[in-house]
Amino acid sequence: MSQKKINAPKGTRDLYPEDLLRQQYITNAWRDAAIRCGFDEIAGPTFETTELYAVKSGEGILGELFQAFSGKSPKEVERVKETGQAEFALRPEFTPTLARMYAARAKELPQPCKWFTAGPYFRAERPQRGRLREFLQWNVDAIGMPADDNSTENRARMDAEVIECMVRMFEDLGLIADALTIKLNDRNAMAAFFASLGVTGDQLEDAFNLLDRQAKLPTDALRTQAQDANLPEPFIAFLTKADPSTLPDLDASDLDSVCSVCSVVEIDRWIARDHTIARGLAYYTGTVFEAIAEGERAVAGGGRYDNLIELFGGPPTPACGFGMGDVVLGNLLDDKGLMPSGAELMDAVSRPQASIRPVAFVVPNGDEANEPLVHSLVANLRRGIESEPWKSRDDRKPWDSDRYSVAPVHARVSYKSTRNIKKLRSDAERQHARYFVEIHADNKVELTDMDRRESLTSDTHGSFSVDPAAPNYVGAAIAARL
RNA sequence: GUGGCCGUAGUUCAGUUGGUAGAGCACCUGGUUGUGGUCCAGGACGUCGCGGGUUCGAGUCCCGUCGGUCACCCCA
Repeated sequence: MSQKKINAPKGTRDLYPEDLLRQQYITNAWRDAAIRCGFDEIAGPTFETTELYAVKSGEGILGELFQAFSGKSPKEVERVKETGQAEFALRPEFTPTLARMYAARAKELPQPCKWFTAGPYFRAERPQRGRLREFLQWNVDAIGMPADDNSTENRARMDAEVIECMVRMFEDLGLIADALTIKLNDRNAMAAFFASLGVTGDQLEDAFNLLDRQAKLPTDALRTQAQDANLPEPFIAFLTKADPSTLPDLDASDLDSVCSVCSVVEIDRWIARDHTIARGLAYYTGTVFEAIAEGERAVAGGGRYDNLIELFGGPPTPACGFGMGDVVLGNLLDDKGLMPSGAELMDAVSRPQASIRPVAFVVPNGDEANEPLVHSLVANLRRGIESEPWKSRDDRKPWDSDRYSVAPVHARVSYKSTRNIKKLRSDAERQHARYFVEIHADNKVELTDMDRRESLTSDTHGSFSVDPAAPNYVGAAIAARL
């Protein structure tokens, strides 16, 4: 008797040993970058009540949910038959779960709360290149503000932090700024601009929707759809103009702030403003961004969603974050020859992960002027220093074991507004940091071993340097002690 | 939901105006060789996705169906 052959469900993947290693190569990079940037890993259920997704999503999203129910009671089965709605749904995205989890403990959580998660998600779509029905997604979010102060500076800082995390991950995988661009826009500024063109509040969603598809739709189709939505003529004129990427009369001060923080942590080469980036989602409020690679669809996307925590029953809390899928990223690595195989893949996946425990906790001592140094030093610690032999080799690969002369480490900063060094030290203590790094006014660095409670610096002004090129670079000193 | 392309050995594929099937790799056996590398000889392996139709005859043409893939729609 021959048995009927049963295929794997459409849009799923069977991962044989090497396939799984390839996937782990990606998820390791995700975890590693997020940990180094000071995000804590969380996890939620892979299915939720269907209601959770109905809170903020329209019918469009509900149509592509994989639904689930226990089938235990005939009553329940009957209700599913009648309404077509099951009690549960396999999660299509993480954000509602995140908002739910944050709202449940909002009062006791630190500000800001930096979380990441990586796991499977499900969408009942027709599979195509870069899109499956089951896939992994990395979500990185920063919820709340330093000192609970929702200022432009703080918003820009947190926006830049999540973007920096994404860039550190790309760098780790050997991607470079030429291969990938992170396009930035500000929905507030766009909304204000649209209003000046006569777009009313309830037309805003349609306007963003059309902006999002501006590059894909032909001009006449754009015009027709805009007219159908009763959008004003000045808006249509803007929308159908050849290149809306360059437009005047836009309040770009928020984006300016984000860009200036990005340049401090040296990721400015990766970012570019693009006024056609809107993101499909209605819940974004300010900064939105998308990582786009030549020849592939968007690799990642995210933005600021300042109203969402409230919507899920938490206190009003600003937040921003992004999601990235493993399928498109894998395609991209394959395209660029950046996916190892065989022994190299095994070695790469076997390499130890970044320390969950913060290795370096960097604070300024006194002078306000050296605060930017804190952020550039932290960025350098998180990035590591690539070795000269590796850099000079033509056939170098990102996974080579001799890539770094100073390995990237888990580095944190304090989000407290205080300049009191004792309070900053106790913040480091509370976060269980291993080394306490003080930057003094003369750019010298003092280093303290928190476990042994002893200074590693003889000179009171610090024996170490913030300069990665210096022989007494503090990052090298820390790496040597690990 | 709509459309294009594809479905032949374990795998990647070839198969010419329709005449009942091949190659590389992998696998098994033996040999050569001072590596686990190279080479040689031999071997096993297919209801040509499935069902129907046209034909003396279908892997090849037609219809249907299932599966895969790419694109559109949509994009959380």
